[in-house]
Amino acid sequence: MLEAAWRVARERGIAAITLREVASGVGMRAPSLYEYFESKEAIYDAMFAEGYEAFLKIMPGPDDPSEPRPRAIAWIRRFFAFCRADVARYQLLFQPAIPGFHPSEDSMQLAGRALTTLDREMRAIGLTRPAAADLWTALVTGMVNQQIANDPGGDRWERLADEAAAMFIDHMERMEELV
Amino acid sequence: MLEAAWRVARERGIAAITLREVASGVGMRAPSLYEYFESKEAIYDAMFAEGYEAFLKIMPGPDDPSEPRPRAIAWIRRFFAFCRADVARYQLLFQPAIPGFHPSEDSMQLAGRALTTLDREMRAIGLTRPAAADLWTALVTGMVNQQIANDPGGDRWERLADEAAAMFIDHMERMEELV
DNA sequence: GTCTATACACAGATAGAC
DNA sequence: GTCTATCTGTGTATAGAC
Repeated sequence: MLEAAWRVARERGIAAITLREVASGVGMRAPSLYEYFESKEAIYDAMFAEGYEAFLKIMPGPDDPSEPRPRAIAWIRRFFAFCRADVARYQLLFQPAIPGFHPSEDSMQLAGRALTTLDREMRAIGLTRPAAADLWTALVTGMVNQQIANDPGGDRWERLADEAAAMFIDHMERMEELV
Repeated sequence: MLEAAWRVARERGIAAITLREVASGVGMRAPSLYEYFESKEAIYDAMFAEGYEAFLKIMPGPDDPSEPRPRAIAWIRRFFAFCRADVARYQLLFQPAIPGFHPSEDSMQLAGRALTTLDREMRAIGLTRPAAADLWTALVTGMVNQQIANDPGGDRWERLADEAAAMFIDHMERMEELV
């Protein structure tokens, strides 16, 4: 059911999902979907939650390098891979792609967990300023954004990912020394 | 005419413009708009061109500081101001906010001029690697993006703008020395 | 549970009178 | 040039038969 919705999203774009098409993807008619979801919004919400669950799984963990620089590089590479593996999912999670869509409380909580995990991660690599996480998210999403928007089939920004991560770590470590 | 379209865009969101509402904004009915524009797409296109013309005007120039660091800081501040002054315009120019909208050749040329100007600017402050402009656009749009999406009324990212610009310049200058 | 039929609301665009 | 009336299409959602 959600599987069919993702298929449509990937083919037509996340904002172009229609109930008719999702239903036809599972051999049904549109009204039958209301047995499983209260509304179209509820479908988006379930997809949003599913997306964040997948996202939480690819956050840095014990298997990653422990030194800040290689750890950040490993992480930005995986983030690129995650976003590019499913652009529709990327748009749903990280872009205001669906006018008027607001995730439910439950889903927002899931998204919040990603942020607290990120904060903990920053402290784990020795970055104590709150600015660290904010600057990092801006840099990383900016890189992926440019890549997907302006060079969807290439690697114009992806090949700069390591450099971006290194720039960030070098800068933040220098700032820490001043504290 | 375009003025009315911008008004609607600011009120309802750039993607939610309707011909009826634009028309009513100038005391007309929807069909009359076709005397001035071939289609709704043509209206978006004209707005897009107008937006980029305004954008070109705020790019760095002779009145800005000439030293790389303060010059980059002045520029990122002005970019924030430009985007936040009109979020609808920001979305039209820098975000894939309107599904299926593709600017005309003429408008794309205007957008291209912004990029060549940026390249020249990078060389003017001593950055010769092509990566410089790409990393800069990613960083700057990422910052604005996070600000508008996650803290529209605050300054959580805007207050980090100077630091981001400094981080970028410091990093790029160090890279130049290695060439 | 799934269907057909349909309500309802919008949108962009066109025809043709004035 | 501007209008009214309308076409055509698309979408979400509901009623009620099976």
